[in-house]
Amino acid sequence: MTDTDSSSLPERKRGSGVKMVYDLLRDEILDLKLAPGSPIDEVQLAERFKMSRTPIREALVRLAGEGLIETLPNRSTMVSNIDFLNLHTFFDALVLMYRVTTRLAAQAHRPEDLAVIRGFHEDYAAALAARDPLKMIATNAAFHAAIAEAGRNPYFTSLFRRLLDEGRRILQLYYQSYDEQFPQRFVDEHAAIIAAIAARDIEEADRLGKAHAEAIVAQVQKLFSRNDRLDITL
Amino acid sequence: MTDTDSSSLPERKRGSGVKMVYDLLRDEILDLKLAPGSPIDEVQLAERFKMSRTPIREALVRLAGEGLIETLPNRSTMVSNIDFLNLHTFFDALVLMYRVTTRLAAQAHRPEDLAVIRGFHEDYAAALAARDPLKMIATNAAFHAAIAEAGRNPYFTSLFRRLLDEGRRILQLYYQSYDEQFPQRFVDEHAAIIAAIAARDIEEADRLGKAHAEAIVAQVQKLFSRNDRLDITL
DNA sequence: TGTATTTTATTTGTCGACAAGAAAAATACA
DNA sequence: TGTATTTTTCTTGTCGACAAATAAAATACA
Repeated sequence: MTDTDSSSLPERKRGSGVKMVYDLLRDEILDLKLAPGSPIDEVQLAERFKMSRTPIREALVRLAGEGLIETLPNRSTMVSNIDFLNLHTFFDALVLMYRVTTRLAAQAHRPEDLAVIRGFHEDYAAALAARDPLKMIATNAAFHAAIAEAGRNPYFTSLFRRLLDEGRRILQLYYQSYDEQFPQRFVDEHAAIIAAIAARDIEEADRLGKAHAEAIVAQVQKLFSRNDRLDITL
Repeated sequence: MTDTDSSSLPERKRGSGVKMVYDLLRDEILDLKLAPGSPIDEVQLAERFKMSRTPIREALVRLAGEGLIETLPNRSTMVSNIDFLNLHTFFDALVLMYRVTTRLAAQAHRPEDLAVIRGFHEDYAAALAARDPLKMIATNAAFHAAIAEAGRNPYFTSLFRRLLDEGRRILQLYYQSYDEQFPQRFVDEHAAIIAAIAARDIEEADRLGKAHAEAIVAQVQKLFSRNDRLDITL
């Protein structure tokens, strides 16, 4: 019923296959539908998407370029593991990018950027109200990515996007383990950040971005220290 | 005599082709042997490297992932242009990464890292003495990449490497245009940075990294403002 | 002569097949 | 029974060929 109906649409536009496979695999990895360490089989994917291995491989090369999968030469390829031993490097980079992007947004944003940012802000609040963790994680990332875009520095935005992606995986674990609700507090902090950006108050934006990032990091670290004590393997 | 001798080694190890093409094209792009905007022809490359288009394409996908080439769907693919209108975003990111990586190196380096860093430091000094611009550019980048490695934050090192790559292209233009010598001053600054890292003086390392970066940026900006006045198209 | 339309040519995207490399299984040998 | 060696299986890396999409050339038409 889903895709066994071979009569309907075996036709796909010419260069769209790779993007489709790339986007879907990326989402499945970031939503932990594909667990870290899971093997990735090219022929299996080729059958699933009803296409040859060539475009599959191209999508995999891209994912490998972003560090989402790892390839052992001549052997297997699998979803990248989360490096819990070096989480601090992730947090360091995340906090700095929160600061830099918020700061730049306050400096370089244009009026139309604020509308986009406010849109994701509301999406996040709605996801929180609906207690939909998966959506909260995604809209939170989209909110901060939009702020980064308003800062208009592609080098920072691309690194920040990568960090937010990795963060999505980590937050998934958070919710899978405890089912706590994302604090309402974060919504208020988001609102304050928007206000600072709109007022073009660079130092205040920096300060709020830093505080917000550190609050999130502290919460996640608290979780993982608990996990350490309970000796849960992830 | 070079590679027209088809009897000698038509055999290549199994996964080595892609890496070879990738590395070579990357160097040719960063050394401006392939000018920005140059078209890249898959079949031509396939003939040149005596392999099928498949591994060539994989190398191109990787290069595209790093922004070194750009692909127009169903049409052509070409070497990425340098975005002179937004150079300031490049400089912003470069200065920040200089600071962060130097700071982290002072904090997290191990004794063996210093040996590597000092090695590139001497290579750079030697290239300066030999007045070999291409080597100076490459060893300078290697020197700072080694410092970043000593900081042990893969998120920062990967962004910094990308920035140093882009910087190689820009500095090439610098030398192609003016043939000035890279200031001796930079060697001394490198030595001071090494000393601060070795002493684990984080704030001093940060300060020196920032000053060093801003000196380089100022020099390049001076060049380009001159070019603007002379109305030279690049 | 200038514009619109068809035809050709070139380059990319995709396919199915084959061979190399490594792991797993099977066999030989002590 | 335990270890070393061979065989098999499975997955990846590479190839040559074909088809789609676009650009360039050629032709038709006013």
